[in-house]
Amino acid sequence: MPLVVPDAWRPRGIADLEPNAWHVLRRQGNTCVVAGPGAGKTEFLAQRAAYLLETGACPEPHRVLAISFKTDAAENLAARVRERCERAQADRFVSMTFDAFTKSLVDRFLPALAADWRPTRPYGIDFSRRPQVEDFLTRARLAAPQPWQAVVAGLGPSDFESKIVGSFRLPLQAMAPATAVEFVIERWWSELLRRPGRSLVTFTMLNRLAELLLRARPQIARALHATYPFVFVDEFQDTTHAQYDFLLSAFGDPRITVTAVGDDKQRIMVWAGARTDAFDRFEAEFAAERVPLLVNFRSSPDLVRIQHVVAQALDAGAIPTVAQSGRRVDGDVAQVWTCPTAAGEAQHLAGWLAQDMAARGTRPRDYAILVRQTADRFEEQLAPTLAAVNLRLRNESRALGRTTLQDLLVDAYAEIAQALLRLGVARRAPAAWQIASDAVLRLRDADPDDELACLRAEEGLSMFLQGLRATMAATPPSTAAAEALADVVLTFVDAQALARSFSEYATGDTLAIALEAFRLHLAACADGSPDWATCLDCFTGVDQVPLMTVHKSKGLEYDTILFVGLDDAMWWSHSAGNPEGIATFFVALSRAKQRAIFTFCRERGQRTRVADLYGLLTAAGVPEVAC
DNA sequence: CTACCGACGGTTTTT
DNA sequence: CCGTCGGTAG
Repeated sequence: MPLVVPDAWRPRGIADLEPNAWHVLRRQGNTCVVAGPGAGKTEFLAQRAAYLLETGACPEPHRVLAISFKTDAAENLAARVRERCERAQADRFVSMTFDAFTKSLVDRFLPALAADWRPTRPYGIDFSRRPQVEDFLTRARLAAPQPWQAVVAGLGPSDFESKIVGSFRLPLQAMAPATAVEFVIERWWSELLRRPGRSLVTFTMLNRLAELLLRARPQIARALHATYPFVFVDEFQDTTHAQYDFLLSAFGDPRITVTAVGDDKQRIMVWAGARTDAFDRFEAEFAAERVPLLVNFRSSPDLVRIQHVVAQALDAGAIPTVAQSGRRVDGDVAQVWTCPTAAGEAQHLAGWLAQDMAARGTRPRDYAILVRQTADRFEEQLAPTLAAVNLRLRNESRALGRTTLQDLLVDAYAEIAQALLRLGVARRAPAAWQIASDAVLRLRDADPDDELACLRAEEGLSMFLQGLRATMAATPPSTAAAEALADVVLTFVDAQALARSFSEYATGDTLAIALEAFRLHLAACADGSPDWATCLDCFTGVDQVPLMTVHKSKGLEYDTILFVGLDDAMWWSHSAGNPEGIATFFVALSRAKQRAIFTFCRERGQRTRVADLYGLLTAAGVPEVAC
């Protein structure tokens, strides 16, 4: 495809961009893009990628690198670029998570690390859990020289890894601790790197090692610069200490253009290690221009006005955004429901949902029930009441053994097993067949060029499905039948083949966790399903009202959100004016396209700690309704 | 075995 | 802020 002249370039697949988006799209220098809720962040980044690739601003063979926090965000952005660009251009767009990117650098250049910092090959990956960190800190305190013990005792286990280890810049050679904190950091590294057998590393450590690598070996940094002259960083407000330092060492170079996109008003991960000054530092250290996007494509004008009242509580200088989406509901766009009891609240909610769906022709997935925490407890309360009006609740955060429902749904084994069961009820299911046959080829180590081996593997699959169809047709769903079916599928797939063919199952108990969760969830769905097709729909969550924590809802949008439990009990950690609490409230409110409802009931708690949040709703003119 | 007291967790991502 | 868990006294 010939290059497009920059001035003649037009957006792909959409009509136009707002003026500020045009400005950043063409900009050469580093930029912080303040993209509030509904600003069309993914679309904007995809358009900028298209512009850079198609006009030759990022000429072949150079690439555009996009860094996200979550796997699904990285995948969504890559998919959008593929929709917007031709194959040859889209192939030069690399979209990865922070952790995948830093890990790949460490894996490729591991021998270039100084011996003191070099993990063994292979190394194990550790997801440092609280009890382990506590044990470590106790050991470190006992081992510390007497004058340092008090300082070590003052280190908290919750943010030790992200804040203390994460912000410590490793020296090029072995370190000689000069302070109590350095003593503990040195001990953390040496304990994990020099374990008997093989090293254990966390993702914070991988970020730190990648940063050290670039500082110690300037030729690796140069190679990175030559490959990626343009870098995007998504959800910049959530950047951790270790990630920020990595960005600075990797791309803090005048020849690289970094576009950081995010919104401080949605900074809700500070308690998990996000640094509070990421945007300010970026602006200063990367000499970046700050540009806000001013259009909200998600929410109706009335909701945008209410959002702005909350936005101003977080940032007095917040710039109002312009709603692009029209209003499609009558009556109040936001309400506070006050109910005497939790049972009454659940009944009112169920009745209201059923009535609203009937009146507006909306589907269960147009709504989301959001909670601050403990979604499992709300599920117990709400699920039976919703069932009474024929609505099924989907607790996306539900605990399934040692994992959660939403993690199970992106698990490789769960995807394969689901596809097999789908093929057990429906003969024509092309998507499921594709997943199943790809998996079988991979599991049976069939070389794609070896036609005979492929044929044999697919024959094995067909034989298995024949038997599976007979079994599923003969046995109606029940907990016991579901468990038996899970066993049949696992036997066919073969746990050992899974551990061999899928690197994520090679170490630890990831596979055991996934197998257990699959079994639990399938059994729960089978219970009460009239047939297996319904059971599988339940498994994936078709036509169920989603229930999740605000944190899980980040990045998603719904016609109507129902925020249940705006009270002191659910907001125990909040106090008037606490920015992270207001930001959490802002994230919940801004998921709504058309309507936002907040519920309070005295039975659950008071409303003194959260008085400031009610104050904002009142100031925005949101009425209270008794139920 | 039970009843009571106090400590503690809760919101999460990452190959 | 409140439910759960572990420890201990009775």
